[in-house]
Amino acid sequence: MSPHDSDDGYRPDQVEAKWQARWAERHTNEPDLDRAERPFYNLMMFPYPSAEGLHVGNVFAFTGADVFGRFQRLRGKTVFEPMGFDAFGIHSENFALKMGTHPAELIPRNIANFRRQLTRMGGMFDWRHELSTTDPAYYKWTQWVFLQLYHAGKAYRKKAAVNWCPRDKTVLANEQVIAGACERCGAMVEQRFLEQWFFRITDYAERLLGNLDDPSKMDWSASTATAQRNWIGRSEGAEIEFPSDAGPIRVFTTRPDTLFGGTFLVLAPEHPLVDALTVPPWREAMEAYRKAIAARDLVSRKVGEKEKTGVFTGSTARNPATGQQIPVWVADYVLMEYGTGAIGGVPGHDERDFEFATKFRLPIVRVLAGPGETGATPLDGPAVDTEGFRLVNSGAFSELPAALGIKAIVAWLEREGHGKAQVRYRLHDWCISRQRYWGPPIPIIHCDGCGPVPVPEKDLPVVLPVIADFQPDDSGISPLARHKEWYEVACPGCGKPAHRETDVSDTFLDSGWYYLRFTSTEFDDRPFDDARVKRWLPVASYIGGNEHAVLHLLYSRFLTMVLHDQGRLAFEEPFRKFRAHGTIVKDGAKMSKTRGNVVIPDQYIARWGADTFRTYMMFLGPYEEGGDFRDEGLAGPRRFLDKVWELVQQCERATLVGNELHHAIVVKWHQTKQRVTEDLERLSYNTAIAALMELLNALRAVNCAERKIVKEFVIMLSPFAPHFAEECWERLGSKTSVFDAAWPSWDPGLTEESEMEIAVQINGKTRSKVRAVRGASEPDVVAAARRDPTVRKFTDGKELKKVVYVKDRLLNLVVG
RNA sequence: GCCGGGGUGGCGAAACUGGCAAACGCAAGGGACUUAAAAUCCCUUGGGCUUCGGCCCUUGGGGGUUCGAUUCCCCCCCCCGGCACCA
Repeated sequence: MSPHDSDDGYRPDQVEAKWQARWAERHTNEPDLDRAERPFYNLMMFPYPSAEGLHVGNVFAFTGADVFGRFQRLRGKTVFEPMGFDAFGIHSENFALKMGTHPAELIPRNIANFRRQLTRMGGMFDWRHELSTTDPAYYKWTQWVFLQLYHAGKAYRKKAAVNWCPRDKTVLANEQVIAGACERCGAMVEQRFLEQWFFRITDYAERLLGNLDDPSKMDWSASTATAQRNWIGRSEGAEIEFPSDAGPIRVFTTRPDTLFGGTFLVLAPEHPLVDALTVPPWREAMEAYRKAIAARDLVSRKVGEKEKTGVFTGSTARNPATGQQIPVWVADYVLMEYGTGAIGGVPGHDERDFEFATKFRLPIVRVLAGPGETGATPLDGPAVDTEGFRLVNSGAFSELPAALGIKAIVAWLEREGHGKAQVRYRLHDWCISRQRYWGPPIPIIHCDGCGPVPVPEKDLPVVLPVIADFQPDDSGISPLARHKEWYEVACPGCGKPAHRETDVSDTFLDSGWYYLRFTSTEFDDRPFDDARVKRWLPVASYIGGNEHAVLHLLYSRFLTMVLHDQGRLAFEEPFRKFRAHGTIVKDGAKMSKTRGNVVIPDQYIARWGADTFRTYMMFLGPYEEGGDFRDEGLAGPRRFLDKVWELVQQCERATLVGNELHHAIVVKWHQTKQRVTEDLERLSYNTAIAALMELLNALRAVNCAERKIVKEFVIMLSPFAPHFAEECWERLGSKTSVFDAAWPSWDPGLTEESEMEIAVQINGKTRSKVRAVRGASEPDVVAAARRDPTVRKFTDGKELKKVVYVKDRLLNLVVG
């Protein structure tokens, strides 16, 4: 008979149902938010409640975060672990359209399913503070956040070239365009000119960047911080003016040292000076070129063939350094959205300019030379990698090392009024307008007399009407505009007929502040309660995927900074600690429906139980790297739990546990406590579980079921297998939750054996081992080694040249 | 092209600041128990030699530093993720 089937065998389904019910009854996971003395806000990225239900990626992420939260709780913190749903957005809306069901009907169903699954996996969630971004009680405050930005002058409207997804029929943020395609649906993104709402995130570029290097504010996964740094894309350089007949042409460059090599200028096709600069013989060609570029979608412009194209304007501008008149061209390799939309062509030292100059037969001048080269050395290609180079053919600046040349030329430009040092960012302002239905309406009313007027706060929320006809169209106007009873409204300023803003806001605005709301869900008169926020924020630990490194995680930081600057928040960084978890693959391959290798958590939990599933997920690889999910692997953790169960039973039965403990067991026990604690602190879950397995194996080997050890074992296991641990804990005689127990401490004096085995190497190769008391001195160990027959075989008759001794570990005898 | 993260047994992996490579688990093989199977328990398991004492090789490849390198340095190859004409 299997121990699974025997009466006292471990029955995950029963145990898990019992403890989930009991946690709910006892309010085990509901901390007192107003009185917690050692608050620990344990946050994980709230999911989008898809119809498919919880994905393994979610379960992996949440389990890892939950393990950490439970560990903190056992260490005496009051842990707040909220959960909510990011339910607005295009993905929900598209799915609803596909199913022919209204999202308002679909979402609650999906949320109920998610809540069930999240409870089933044993998360320590405080459901009293559940939120959904689609709830008017929530998005009322999302709209309020918009208004705060508006009042702070950080929200503005402009007609701009935007990324238009022809399939989703909406504008996308730059962050949502992946290699020229829509992040959601994969359709090629087009360029459109629309009136859009933007947030001035670029005003915060320097702070967003600077705080990344401030450990007092942020302790983030290095990969995430790097991704943000690259995304913000700070470049130091200079803005230089090139006088022309149409006025000065401003150019941004990171390489002012190459100014003397600037033999032409290139403007982006959208540059405002193009018309003024283009003279008759070239007008027709220019018009055709600009039209062709405008018609082209951003994809082929950005990622298509990189063959250079361009048209001459017929005009020239003066290079302020050389005094020469140089031709002004227009080419699409210059982007209007970066820098000034115009560049100085330096073909000698820039690959793209070289290519362009070669194609259009423009002069190529060398202005930098390496050691041993003269300015006369011909170039066979652009000299781009110019470290250790010096300026040549650069008038008074010739012979200066390149780095000094930058400073000298910038100083000269500033002195002569030709330009100035400047810092530019790749980061663009955040476009938050979406011409869709399923989102919070932007709380603005457009009045012919007053212009855009913010909806008064007392009138929030601007409720999203439930309409049957929410299909988007090609007009670039939200479906809401088709609903007059909602659209037409009196102007809050003058009272005359006006109309509502019909765009809804980006979902990333919903998720940009949810961590503030969790603490205060019961208040309907304020977005977040000051006392609560003061106690619980910034977030102590945030765990999530790196796919949000530049989206959610950047926007959240920005919004927090704005609210901080308004005096509404004491901190400017919302997430003190952030860790990115890895990704799970199945049988060595990325999971996908077409491949048919998608892991459905419900099925595994039904078969193995949540505790085994959790333990396996945390064991299968390093948490921050992810790992390979294999069905065969679950057997290991399950056998492990079965053996712990037996151990607990053995402990229950034992009326007399008086056997003295092996010293080796005591050492192993203390070592394990240290290892598990340290491993959990750094999210090294797989090795923490391995350490517990080792201790279990050691106990079984000597048939030891010492009560004190078993109890501490159960505590250390509880973050991974919470229901199982509760059951064991109860059977070991406790009336309270294992999560109210104290995390075990270890005696540093007992984490090492009193006698050590020391590896003896001869010339770096391990040849033997000797035993010595802990902390033995070098001469003692050398003496012991020299008595060892194997060692003597290698050393006898040879001269001992050197001795390397690593205390308690290794002795290396170098002989020759 | 640039920026991250990787490459270690049949497989997932471990090795913290340079110090006994392969812990822990899976799978496989052998044995015990059983009428039998499952479950469980015990043993073996990086490769190659072996006179059974041991010996040699092995962390993607090549070089280097060091008494000693999976770990540090240089060059190269491959895989995964992100960015991509950003001046």
